[in-house]
Amino acid sequence: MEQPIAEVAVPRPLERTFDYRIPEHLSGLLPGVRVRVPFGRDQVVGYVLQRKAHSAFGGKLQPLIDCLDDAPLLSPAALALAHWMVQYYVCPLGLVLQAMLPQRLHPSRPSRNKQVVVARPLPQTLGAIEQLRGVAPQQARLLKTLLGYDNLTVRELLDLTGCSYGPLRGLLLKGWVELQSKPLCGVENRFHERPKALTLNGAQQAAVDAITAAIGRGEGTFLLHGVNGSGKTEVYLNAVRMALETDKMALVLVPEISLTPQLLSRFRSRFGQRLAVLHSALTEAGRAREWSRLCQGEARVVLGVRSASLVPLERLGLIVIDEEHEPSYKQASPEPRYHARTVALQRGKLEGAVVLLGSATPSLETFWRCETGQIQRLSLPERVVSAPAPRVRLVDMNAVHGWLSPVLERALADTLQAKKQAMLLLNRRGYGVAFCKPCQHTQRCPRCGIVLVFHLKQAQLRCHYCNYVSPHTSCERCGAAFELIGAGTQRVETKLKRLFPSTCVERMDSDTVRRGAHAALLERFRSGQIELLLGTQMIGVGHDFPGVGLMGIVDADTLLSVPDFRAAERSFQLLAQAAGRAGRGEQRAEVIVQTHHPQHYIVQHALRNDYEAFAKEELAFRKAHRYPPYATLIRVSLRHKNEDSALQQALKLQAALADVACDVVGPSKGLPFRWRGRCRWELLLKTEDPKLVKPALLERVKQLGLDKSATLNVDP
DNA sequence: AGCACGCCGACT
DNA sequence: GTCGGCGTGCTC
Repeated sequence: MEQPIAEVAVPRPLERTFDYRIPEHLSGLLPGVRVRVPFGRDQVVGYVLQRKAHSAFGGKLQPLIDCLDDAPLLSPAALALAHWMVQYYVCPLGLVLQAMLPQRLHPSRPSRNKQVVVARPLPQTLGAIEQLRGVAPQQARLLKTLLGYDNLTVRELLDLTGCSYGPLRGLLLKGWVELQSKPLCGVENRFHERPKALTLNGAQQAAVDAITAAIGRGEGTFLLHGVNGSGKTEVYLNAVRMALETDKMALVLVPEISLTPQLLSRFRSRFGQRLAVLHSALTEAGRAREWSRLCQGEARVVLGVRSASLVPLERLGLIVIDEEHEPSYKQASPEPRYHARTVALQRGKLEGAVVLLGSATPSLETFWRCETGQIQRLSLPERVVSAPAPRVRLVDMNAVHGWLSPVLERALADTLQAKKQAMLLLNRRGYGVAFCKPCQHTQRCPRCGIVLVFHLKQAQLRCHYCNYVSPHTSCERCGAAFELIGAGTQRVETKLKRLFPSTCVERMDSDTVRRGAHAALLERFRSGQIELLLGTQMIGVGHDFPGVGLMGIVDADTLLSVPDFRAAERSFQLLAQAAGRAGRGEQRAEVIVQTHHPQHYIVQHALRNDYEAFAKEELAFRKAHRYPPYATLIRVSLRHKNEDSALQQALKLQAALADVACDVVGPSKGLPFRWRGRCRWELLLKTEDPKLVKPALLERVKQLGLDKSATLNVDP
């Protein structure tokens, strides 16, 4: 064997790669395959980077154990992307490769038969819905939902409608629906919404034409700027089709699949078996099945969440990022930390793929790229569904006692009376904040210094940052009974249920929603079962709920006061999306924003829906303070069991960075300050020359022996 | 990251 | 006399 040695990256936070002897029976081993190798005392799955004739390693080489793949999973392009990520995000190659590839492959699981619910022929069913409306509303809703989808399992149907089995049994007994046993090869047949024929309007067609031309050239980056309901999805579908027609693959990223069942079903009905779906709720076997469909060339389109941005694909022609401004595209932990939008833009360059970003309220990074000519903007000005723009009202809370203004209360009553739905956005969970009137003391988390929030159900004070629970049930300083001030979702819920006793009020925040239940709750709201939905930003202000007559922002100030340089951007996005929501038919929707700062530029720009004015003003701020997109931020956390040691390490590193061309801000206490028994001190580096600063930083960290305690976080 | 080796305090 | 703390160093 001419090159009997394989260089392997292992999935450990290590810079170095390791050489292994290739045993005789694996002499055909190719770079890009996964191999099982001995590593220390255990075995790990590593990734073959290249073959070589000699190793620089002094010791005795171990042989690799076996090979997991017949063909390489990592193309040269995928390896190039991985190497770029290693440099850009300053993280180990093995961890990047681990994130790009599945942990398993070869599912070859026989498709099992599953019970699916089937509605009787359409005309009869439509009649039945009419018949049932009023007498059995739950049964009517079940039937209505069934009409929208193909191949729903019983579980899925009940989840979607929020019904129990009772109403379904009623329908079965009446013979309106029946259960059939069908082979469901997992995900690919599910949520198969019936296709509707659609023609493109002028702006949509112009966008598709521009993208098509770019796909032909093999380069181009676009922003599809259009409000909700302006038909972005139809442009995506057509752009993907054009990519397929030129024999290329397409990658479509969404913030969270479970929250966009309509988008998923439209892609399914358009691309059928050519679509692979990758999201975080998939089992390892399900993921392997989608992967093998991709490897075998059956699937040509990938619809997925953040992690799908890393999937290696041959002949990638188009990457779509829907709602590109969404923070869920950023992976904070575990390593590799990355931003799917940044990765996608780089992939576009490396692989000759067109990148299409879609949003109603683009991120400032994207807006800036448009301004500087790196991205071409395609606007979709009109709503496809014609509905009047909502009426927006601002309530100055300085003149109001309590958290609920008479204006909002009145509007809620009127909306519910008119049998329309209402949404309330409130960004604070829990009940309220513990304030002691006698000694003017507000209880704070001893670890994080953050104000503690009272939770009614457990009757305890909790830190929303680190989950610390306070042992105190009265003022920790003077022992007096504290007063609960401010409004959290629990308090607002209590009050609303008292004000509107006959209304179905639901609260949606991370305290009430267990993982994966978002979609079901939102579907119940969409179907009208819930009349008043109260929640934190997870209620998905951007989604289209046509039955909503009133959208209330209970406290715009809590959005603005978040200590993060992106807080203003996030606030604008939430307010603008709320103000941009459509009504139904001729009905005008209403938006009410309560704030103590009605003249704040974010509030003013959002309510006028003046994205450009907001973006320009905010960019000036970012430039003045050296924030992205003008500078790169690198946050360095130093963790140590001993608080003072962590601080000393931070100071030592700061001193060592004195000659590096960057601003070093801090050290400051990290949040949460204590995590797994370790304290965190942080440095914030601001630089216009990240290519120079990153290697220098890494070198100093190693020099000072801080590898174990330091974590680097490159933004974005 | 794991996991070993290795050198100093409280216990059968 | 041992058990066990976590500080340094290695994994081809």
